[in-house]
Amino acid sequence: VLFTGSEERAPVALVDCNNFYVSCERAFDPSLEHRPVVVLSNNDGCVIARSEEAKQLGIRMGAPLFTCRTVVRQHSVRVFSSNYALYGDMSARVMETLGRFSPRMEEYSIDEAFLECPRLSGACPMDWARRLRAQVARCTGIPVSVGIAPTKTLAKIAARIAKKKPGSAGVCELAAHDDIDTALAGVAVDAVWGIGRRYAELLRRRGIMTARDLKGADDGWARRHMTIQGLRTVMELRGVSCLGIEDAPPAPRSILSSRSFGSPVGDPAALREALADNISTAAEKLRGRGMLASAVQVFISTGGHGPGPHHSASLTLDLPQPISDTRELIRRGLAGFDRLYRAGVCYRKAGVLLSGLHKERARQPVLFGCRAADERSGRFMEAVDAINARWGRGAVSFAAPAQAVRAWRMRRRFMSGRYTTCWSELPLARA
DNA sequence: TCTGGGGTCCTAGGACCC
DNA sequence: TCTGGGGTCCTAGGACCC
Repeated sequence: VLFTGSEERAPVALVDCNNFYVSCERAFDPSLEHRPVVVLSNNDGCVIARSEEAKQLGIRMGAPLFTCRTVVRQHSVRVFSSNYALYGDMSARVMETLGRFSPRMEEYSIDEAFLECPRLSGACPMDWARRLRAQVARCTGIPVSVGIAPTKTLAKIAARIAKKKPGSAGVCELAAHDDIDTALAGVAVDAVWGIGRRYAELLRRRGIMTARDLKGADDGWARRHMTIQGLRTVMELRGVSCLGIEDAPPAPRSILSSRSFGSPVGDPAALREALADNISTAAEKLRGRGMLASAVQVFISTGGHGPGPHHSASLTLDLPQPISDTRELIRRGLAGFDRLYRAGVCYRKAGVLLSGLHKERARQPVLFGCRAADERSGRFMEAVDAINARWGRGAVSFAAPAQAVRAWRMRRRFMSGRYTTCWSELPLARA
């Protein structure tokens, strides 16, 4: 099915937080205003958020920190490690505020949401967007851009225009009766939602350079070369809605936990620890969703950079019955690791993927299984989760001493406080 | 010296079934 | 000489998103 829905569809709004991670840091540290600020990926590896001032300095998205050392020093760029406790909580506050503005909303990512524009008597969507924008700023301190259009793909473009075009004051509407083509002609094809690097290359070779060109692309060609999703993108650009607002997100199909190491690790005991730590995290997430996994995939990798032999390997283990017990998942996962590990190789990353997920309530008992043992396991993990919820992550942990400082632990040299979720790190107000 | 993490969807091709 | 047709399920790989 290419598209669904009625003729008279309400316009869609995309609300996008500006430079979200940087804005979170700024909300608690006004000295960061009007200065270049960047936030780094885990392990302080790459730049993943930049203030406008940092963009002006030519710092690229995804640039490894070591490649920007000079500009950082010369312009006193403020650098932060990523602080997901803070960003996650700030995101929840933004979403809660947005929820008051529409009965239908999809939390699309940590810093974006699609909202159905409510039908307002006598008020235009632009006024609604301005009020929403002011309210989010007042309640959270986070600046947002709002794009309004007949389809999600066009709303993404409108939000981009709202953010970039001088004088738009953070809001932009591409209404059905407007001259949308002129706006689309100013948007490079690789800026369209759903068009990544590979497709952009393919399209440019065919002379399709802008969103407007893509809108006029041949349907059959798009279907053949960019799958059904590519065709949907083309239709959405034409104002035909193919993507609805998913206000009840489907249950996840897999849960992944993986981390690069602070420094390379060759010692199998340390690798097992790191893997056990990832499995713990994934299993906790699994139980938090009330789900069970029926397969566990473990992987280790050296990455493609640096000297020494490179090695990447993964192994999927099917479980005899769906489980969520951390101990059993670790036991299975480590048995898999032992088959993957090569002596003398320095690894940079390890992780686990839980798949074949089912709701716990839908579990089918094993014919010759032991119900009492399953119940004991369930109560045991409940107790562990309760203790960790109360006393902090890692209060109880498996197979890895929680306090030890180890080579595989993440580097986070520029961490700000957990201002909103940790009593001892609340910001101080001075008289 | 130093390069993130967590997801989704789609397709092709092979195994297997009747 | 001549060797079917229709389907499901699974996996790997490739594309995309933030």
